[in-house]
Amino acid sequence: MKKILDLITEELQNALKDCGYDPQYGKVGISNRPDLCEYQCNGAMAAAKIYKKAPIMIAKEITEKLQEKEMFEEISAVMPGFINIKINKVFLADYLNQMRKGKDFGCEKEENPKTIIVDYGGANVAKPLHVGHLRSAIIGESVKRIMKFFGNRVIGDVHLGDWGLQMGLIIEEVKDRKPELPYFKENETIDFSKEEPPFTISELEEIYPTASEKSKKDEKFKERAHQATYRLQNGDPAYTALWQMIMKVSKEDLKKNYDNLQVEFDLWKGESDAQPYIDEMIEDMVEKKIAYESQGALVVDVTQEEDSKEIPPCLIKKSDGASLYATSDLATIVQREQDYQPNHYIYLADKRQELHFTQVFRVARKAGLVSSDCKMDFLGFGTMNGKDGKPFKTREGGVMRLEYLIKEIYEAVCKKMEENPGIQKEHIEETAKIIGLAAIKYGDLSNQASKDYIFDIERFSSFEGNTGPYILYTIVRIKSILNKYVENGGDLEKADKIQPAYTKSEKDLMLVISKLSDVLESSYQEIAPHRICQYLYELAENFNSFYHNVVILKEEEEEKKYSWITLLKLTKEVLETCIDLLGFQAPERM
RNA sequence: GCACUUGUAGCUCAGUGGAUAGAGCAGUGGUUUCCGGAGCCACGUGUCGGGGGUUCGACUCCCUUCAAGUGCACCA
Repeated sequence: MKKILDLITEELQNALKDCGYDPQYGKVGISNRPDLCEYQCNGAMAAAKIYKKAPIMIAKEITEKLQEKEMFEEISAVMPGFINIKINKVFLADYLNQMRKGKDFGCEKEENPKTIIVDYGGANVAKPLHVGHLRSAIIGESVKRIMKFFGNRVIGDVHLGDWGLQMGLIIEEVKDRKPELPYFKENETIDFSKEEPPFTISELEEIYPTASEKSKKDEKFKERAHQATYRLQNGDPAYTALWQMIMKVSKEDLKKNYDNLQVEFDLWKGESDAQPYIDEMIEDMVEKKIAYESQGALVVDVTQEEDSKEIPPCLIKKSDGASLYATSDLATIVQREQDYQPNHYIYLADKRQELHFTQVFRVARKAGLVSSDCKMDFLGFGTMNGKDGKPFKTREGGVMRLEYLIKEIYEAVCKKMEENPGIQKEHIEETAKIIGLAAIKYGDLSNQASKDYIFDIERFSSFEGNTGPYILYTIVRIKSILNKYVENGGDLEKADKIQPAYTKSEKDLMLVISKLSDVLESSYQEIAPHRICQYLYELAENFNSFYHNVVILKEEEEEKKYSWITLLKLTKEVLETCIDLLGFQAPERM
């Protein structure tokens, strides 16, 4: 189904063609002067120069041509050469009725669906998730859903940090605490797969920071950790078995935490999975003479002619022979190419990592790891700051664990709900969780991803203004009206046709609904969830305004009542679709 | 030092080269015999960091300057 702006644009383009002008000047946009019109076309002013005519003359020619068109309620030329358009109510109602019948409201899907890898999450094994992981998870999840909505095959990968020195540190610390474990016995031949994990997640989370501290003071311990890492990375069976225990315990916990955030990954791969590909990849790069030795290390040049800044070479092997961050990311690309042949990679990470990804992408292309038409995007997001504008911390100044942050939001929501005397206590816990999640996600996603933003629990969890809870409130309110309609013997099936708008606020609401596919498409193309947030607020606001203008359930004229109920259903479905793309849902009551 | 990003109302943020730059919060006032008042309606606020330029037209593009933040090979 065509977008409404395209339908109007087509009419303008035909008129331009008929008058002998280039149709490219017919592009129609949403009006930025809603007091004057609903849509506008500014092409006459651009065309004036080419055709050496006053813009108003061209605009008048076009509008005269279109006076009789049923699509327009009003189309006029205004100085200096704007074309102002108001759309016909019948046409608009008809458009909405078509939207209702089409799948996903008639949004057109990708003609050639792509395979897209979304790399987000970025959790580290044996370390708890903290606030720094929040944005990657939230934005990544939304991006993944948006890409999927447009018909692509999307694979979300958490890409765990599971392979560095941290592993050696943990292993040695466990050894100090429990030397009797079979993993530390020489020449042990038992079957490790029957063993139970020798630690709980809370122990594990305490083991790593302890070991990390220890290694800073104790050189011997540090050396042992390096050796343990080396043994692990070279396939020692006992250490590998212990590493698998760490992975098992840690992954279970991470899954639980991501579940709470309603963030789901298709793949739980990690850096360790890329290791088998490294040697061959590097050999190949050396053979192709892309990689060369510099100061004892192996590097790849990534400078390009058109660069305004100098990009340092990408380091793929340290002088001691060990691999690095970039090596692991490149080998992961080799693996992904082998398994999925993606057309598009999207990485979500802190924007400070931009240089790293620029280097990785360039090496990947230069070495031919990916095909030349493969898209590679890095979506760098800004820092989450506290009210003081500085990076978010606990009251004590430490790094805030994600669990605690979610708990704080949850408590803030609970408090607000308890203040409301009409609340049903029995559902308060479950509902507060749903609202809290909406508050966090909407609060985050309504900002442009690339910018730093201020995380304000009070503001995000407020039920007033441009917030997640306000959006949910609107949906719940519609649900409540529809329920009451059914309770009073109304038939939802009979409400099946939207009539031309009876009131101004009704038409405004319909106009907002009609631009859904435009909004979703631009948020898809720009990879910009915040556009959906803006749209949600506009839609909710217009609905509430409409709601206050008419009394729906007491309406006696049947056709009108059915039309309004249908409009309610459509509004609700559009709102729900949008919040689903952001990664949260609405409760039944709140 | 070099480079990148950001700078819009008191605060938090939107703003595909178009008309009078918009929302929310905070403030003031109004609004409920009626479907959820956690709502709705109304009122005020701006050197779009500064200065140049391109353009019929610039918050938007280019240059310059100021301020803040970030990054610049053997961490991930």
